[in-house]
Amino acid sequence: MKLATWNVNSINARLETVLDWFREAQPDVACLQEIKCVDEKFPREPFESLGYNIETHGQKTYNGVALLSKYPIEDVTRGLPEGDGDDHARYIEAVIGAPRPIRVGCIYLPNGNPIDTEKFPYKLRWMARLKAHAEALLKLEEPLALMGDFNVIPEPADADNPASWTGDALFQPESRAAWRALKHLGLTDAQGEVGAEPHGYTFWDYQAGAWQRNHGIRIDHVLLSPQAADRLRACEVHRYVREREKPSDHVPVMVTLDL
DNA sequence: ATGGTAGACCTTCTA
Repeated sequence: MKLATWNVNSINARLETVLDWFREAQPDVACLQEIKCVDEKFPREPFESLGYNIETHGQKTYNGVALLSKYPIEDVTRGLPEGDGDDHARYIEAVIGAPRPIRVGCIYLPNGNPIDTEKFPYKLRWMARLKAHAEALLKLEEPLALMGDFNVIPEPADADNPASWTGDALFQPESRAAWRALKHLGLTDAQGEVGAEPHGYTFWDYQAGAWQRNHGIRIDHVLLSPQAADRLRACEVHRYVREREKPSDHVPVMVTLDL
């Protein structure tokens, strides 16, 4: 079974590009971030025609996440626990009714820039909530994948020019420490396990020719519970999608699990 | 050199 994550930067602006990739890559489950529309404006029909069930957690203009699956989508929840006052649509979770079910959390973690504003503590609070929730989910001892745009560069090797990210929320010591704390609960970073490119970049800014100069960073991640990690067979970054017409600034990351 | 681009949407915010 193939599970993918992709920050599409507007599902409606990206529709043809995303559909092309779905037809080629044939993910069984896809987590999309930054759909940038309310639920009613998600283009359901073309994905349903490809055989997907769809659950969205949308928002006007910003953020928004979606779960698409060729298998039934069950027990859907929207938003992380303890979210009083948090009106950003950044998390949707469900159990995928595959032959062997897997719980999937689709994550669009706050960017957090600039760090001297309220946005950075919001990012860190969100990460603390995610950690608490992951801790609860791991107690279930089930196959679990937490995947999405984490907006964290885990290590210097995950950036083409790490020094240029000094002072950026994506590479702050606090952000990286929170990422490590999440992993240390017992989650496996899929790209580090079996990926041909353990530090392969997943994002290149639109500005200043970042793609042409390969000024990339690795910020889209797949974290697996032990029960899922034991069944990990492959992890690939679909870098080629970045050079197409009207690309997202992120590319898909796809894992193959023996479920 | 504090630039540059993209998307939603209405003038600027977010990334």
